[in-house]
Amino acid sequence: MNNPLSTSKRAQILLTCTRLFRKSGYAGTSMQDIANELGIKPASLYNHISSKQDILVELLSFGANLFVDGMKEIKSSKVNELQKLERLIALHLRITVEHTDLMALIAVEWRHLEGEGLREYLKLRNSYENDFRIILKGAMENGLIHTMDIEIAFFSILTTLKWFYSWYDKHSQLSMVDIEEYLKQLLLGGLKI
Amino acid sequence: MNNPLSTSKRAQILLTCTRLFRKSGYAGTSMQDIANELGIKPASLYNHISSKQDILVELLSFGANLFVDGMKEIKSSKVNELQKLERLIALHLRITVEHTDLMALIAVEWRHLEGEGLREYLKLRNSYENDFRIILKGAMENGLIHTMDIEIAFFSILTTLKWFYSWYDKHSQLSMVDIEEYLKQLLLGGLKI
DNA sequence: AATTCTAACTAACAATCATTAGTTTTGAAC
DNA sequence: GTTCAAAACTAATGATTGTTAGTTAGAATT
Repeated sequence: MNNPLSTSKRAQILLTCTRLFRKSGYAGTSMQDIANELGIKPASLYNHISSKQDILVELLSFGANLFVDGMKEIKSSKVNELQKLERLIALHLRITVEHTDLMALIAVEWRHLEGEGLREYLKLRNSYENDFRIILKGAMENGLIHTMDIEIAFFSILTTLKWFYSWYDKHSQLSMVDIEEYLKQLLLGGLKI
Repeated sequence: MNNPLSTSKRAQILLTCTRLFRKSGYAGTSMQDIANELGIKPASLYNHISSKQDILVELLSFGANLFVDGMKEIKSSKVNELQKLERLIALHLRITVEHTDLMALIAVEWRHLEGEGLREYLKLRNSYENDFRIILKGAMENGLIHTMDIEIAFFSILTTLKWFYSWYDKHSQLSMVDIEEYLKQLLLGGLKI
């Protein structure tokens, strides 16, 4: 196991940071906090990571790629745009369930990225959002959903999906199948022809 | 003008902090940053405010009361629940337009509140959200909108409204009347009978 | 048993953090 | 022109920030 990206202790640090960054924010979490949580001294962290910023880059890059990879699969699937929208909702739901804390970083903490890390992240995010927009637009143009201002519809759908993790936390006892059905009804029900 | 809450310089500080807290977050904004923006030394800030936390309390208390006051008026209005929902959307839109940066603090930075300030804020927020929920529930029970899971519908509507400021920033050239119509169609269109 | 490697440690760094005390400047009222 | 208060300043506080250097303990490999 000589892959530096999957060393157990490193993964443990990343997981801890996901939780702490969610709870107190990136700027509100110190290396001391992180070390305390792991039962080691702050300096020891640097045997596994190169900087605090590096942790944020790593986490958000991982998160962004979850969405980009999911989008790639949905884009190439041979179904109509309405069905693609349903699959996008399912994708967000799945990632939210599997990586709840990480979604908080995607929603809020990404803006603490700096320099190249920020640029890389925004590239992935823009790519994903543009693909999303194109699918939504296609659904309108093909008469699958009602025509309306594309930007405001896109904003509303994506915002609900992006912040869904905060709702999911308190209602995770519901079955995923039910939640998925609710979300589809709520986000697409009013749009569908 | 001897009201300490509306001294010009104090108001200037609060306004600057709203902008800075939005941009870099509460923890990511230093007293140095605030002082720089105002062209004074950090220590001079303490002639006008008692602490950094005090600024956050002040801003969020002001913001929360905008919503609580608006809700009080809507609650007592003699219209049906669907119309009350429409007025709530208009309320959020109005506050967003008039206090765009402040909405970012309401969406994200409130969690940096501590102790009594946090408790006070949550009291106001819970009061507002419960009233909102009751109106939404009433609209369902009176057959004005489709019956569905109340918590997920409430979450989706409020989340879209709460984060609307980030959309508004980039699309503020549209007329408020148009935006209001879009929002109502989007948030209630799918729910209306 | 000797060597190598990992991952912890201590100690220290300069920088910045929010805040206080004490002092000087400013500007308006008298 | 003097008085007085508001609001700026300087200087310093102790704490905490992220990070580096150098060292040591323990486990794995030779």
